[in-house]
Amino acid sequence: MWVLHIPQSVQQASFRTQFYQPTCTWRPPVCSLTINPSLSAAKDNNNNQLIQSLCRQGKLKHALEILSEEPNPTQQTFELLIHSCARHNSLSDGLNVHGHLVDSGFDQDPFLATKLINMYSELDSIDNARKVFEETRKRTIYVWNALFRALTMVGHGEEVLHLYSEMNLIEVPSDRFTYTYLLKACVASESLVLSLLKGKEIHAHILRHGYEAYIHVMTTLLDMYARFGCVSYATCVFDKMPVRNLVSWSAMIACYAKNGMPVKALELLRKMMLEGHDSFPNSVTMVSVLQACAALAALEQGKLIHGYILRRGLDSILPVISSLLTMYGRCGELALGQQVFDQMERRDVVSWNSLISNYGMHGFGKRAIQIFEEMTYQGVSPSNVSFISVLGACSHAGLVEEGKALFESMVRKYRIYPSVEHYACMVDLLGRANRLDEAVKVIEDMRIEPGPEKLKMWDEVKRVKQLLEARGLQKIPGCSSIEVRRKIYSFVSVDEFIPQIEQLHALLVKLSTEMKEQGYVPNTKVVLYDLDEEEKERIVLGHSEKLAVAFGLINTAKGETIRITKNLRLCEDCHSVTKFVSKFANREILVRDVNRFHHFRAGICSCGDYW
DNA sequence: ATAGGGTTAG
Repeated sequence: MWVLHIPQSVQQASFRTQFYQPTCTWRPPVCSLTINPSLSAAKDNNNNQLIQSLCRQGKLKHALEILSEEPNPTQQTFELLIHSCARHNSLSDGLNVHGHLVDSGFDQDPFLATKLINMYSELDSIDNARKVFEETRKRTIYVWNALFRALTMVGHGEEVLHLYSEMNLIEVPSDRFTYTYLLKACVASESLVLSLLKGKEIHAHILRHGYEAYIHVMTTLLDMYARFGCVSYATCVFDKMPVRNLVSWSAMIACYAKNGMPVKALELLRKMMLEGHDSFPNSVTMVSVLQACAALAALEQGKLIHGYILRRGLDSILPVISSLLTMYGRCGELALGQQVFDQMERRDVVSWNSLISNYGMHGFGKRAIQIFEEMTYQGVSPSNVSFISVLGACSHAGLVEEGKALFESMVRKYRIYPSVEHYACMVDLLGRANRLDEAVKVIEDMRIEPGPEKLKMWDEVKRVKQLLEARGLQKIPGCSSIEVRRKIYSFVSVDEFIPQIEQLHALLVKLSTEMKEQGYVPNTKVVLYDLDEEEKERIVLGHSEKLAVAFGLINTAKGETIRITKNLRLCEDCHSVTKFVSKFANREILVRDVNRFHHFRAGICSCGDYW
């Protein structure tokens, strides 16, 4: 049982600073650099000081005017100018300053070359960043690292790994920053399997050179394994960390939350609060924790987290609120989600998307479209995810024409080009409505523009996993979960160690008999084994969802809503039995299947038997 | 000589 409470001792714990000492005394040799003495001798004159001061005041244009009259700008002047160009997001000014650098011979200064690479990276001009690197003759580790970072940020992981081997050939030693960029490069690399191998190789380099004592390096390593879905490797790294801080705890919690292990995520949060000393969960931690609650439909847990967020004053942070909104939605509490949304002081496109997807998931397609329109009316431009949410909503509600119109408006009105997911939504929408010809046409018309894939990492992991499962012809066992008094109980139909199993079976048999008297015929077509009808009926009656419903009936108070989550789609038999139970036992039953919500009340389901 | 890393929403 994992009830969350914050112990007094944790609340009052004082902040202590921990320093990390590497276990190995080996250090990369310092690369000595010499700058043209005539350049370094240049003294800050009045003009230089004026330029620097203008840069600090954000008056870039004025600074540039003076620069053009100054024959001897100093290193510090250039540093401030470069920084200023990046801050003003002005590539043309950046190129201009770069030109002055070349004129005055400062472009070969590795310090300024590093700054230039960072500037171009911030200005989204990777080609210029690369060019600076290529033209710099004295490449210190800072110069290498700057390019690695820039390339990683735009998803050119393979290029980083390639350059890394070049760097090793000419025997430039890596430092702790190099390793963090390399690990990120593996994640940003195109080939998943190959880069996992590469990541393990870099892990070995890290150990060999004694960098396992650096918390930044180890946290990045943990995160890399997490993003590859290698939870056990990530756990291993986490367990071996000599000291942990807020970020490493958060990274590990995120790992569990993102890899389908929400219970582990919540357990680790509890452990963090008890043993984490000065590591208080922050907004980033909360986002992952809320995802875990959402995955489990653990409403009571989620409410406790909500309380914690309020107490810690994290309730103005947009990512926190958006995940809170989603958590309520995925726990079946549409109204609470709406309330959270209504109370937000500012909203961004993600907050709107969360609300749209909440309504969509519950089958309120029209409402979802309304919210979408309200969003655009209020001047918030929809993102590609807005369309995934609203098209999904149309699909769940069977709103074919509306969906087609929205899909069409995507490119025409908003210049957003549909991705695989958008096409999948359309195929789903048309397919469900039995308009197969049109669905086929959508597939034929597909023209996918390759976009930056870094962002889609988790989807990719999921896809690969599904692929592997399909290859191994493994059927995913149906699993249903229910939260009773802040404890999560999970049911798998083949599990023999289910609590109160006899009681549950007895109740189900009784319900089934009762239903048969009222004309119910068990629907056994999901059983794909050659068995006699009676045996098939027995199997269907043992479906995990029915077990969870029965468990809920026995263990919750009369009139209390029963909330269930299921990892697969609902089967038709479970659907009709749950409808019956909602009427017979006079209970509201909320079931979230892999796609959407079913809200059973008085013998009727919110999906209108269309799912 | 100087400089720069890690965890986050739909």
